[in-house]
Amino acid sequence: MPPQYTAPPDRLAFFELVWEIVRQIPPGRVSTYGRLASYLPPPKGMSMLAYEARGARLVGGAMAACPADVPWQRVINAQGKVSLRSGGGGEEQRVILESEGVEFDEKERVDLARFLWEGPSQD
DNA sequence: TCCTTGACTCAGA
DNA sequence: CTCTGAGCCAAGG
Repeated sequence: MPPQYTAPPDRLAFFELVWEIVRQIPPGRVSTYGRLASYLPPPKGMSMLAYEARGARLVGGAMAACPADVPWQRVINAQGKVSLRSGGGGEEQRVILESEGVEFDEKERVDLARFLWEGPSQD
């Protein structure tokens, strides 16, 4: 179970929802920040319009703070590439995904048509 | 309180 | 295909 937060803001509650979704992504599949955001409802107090614009970044924020049991490596950007983190480390992400069966082309890009996770309802 | 920054995305050149 | 700029909202210094 995720760690307990004594004073969980809505943002943190949203993070937990993101982690829950990410945990459902099977090995060998990837998803994008914006797509994951579309699976979730906007955090309380945020308008749908604002959420569509901010959602992807919120998911990114959730990844930045995700627990160890979350397969954050399966989340990439809408361009099919690994997002550069603040201190690098994208190289490691690519290696992990390759070990799971995800293929990268010469431009270090994933073919989303083949490896994109269909969604939480796919099961 | 103002200013900077951010694991994003889309459209245009 | 790659590079830029704009849009968007919240957190932290």
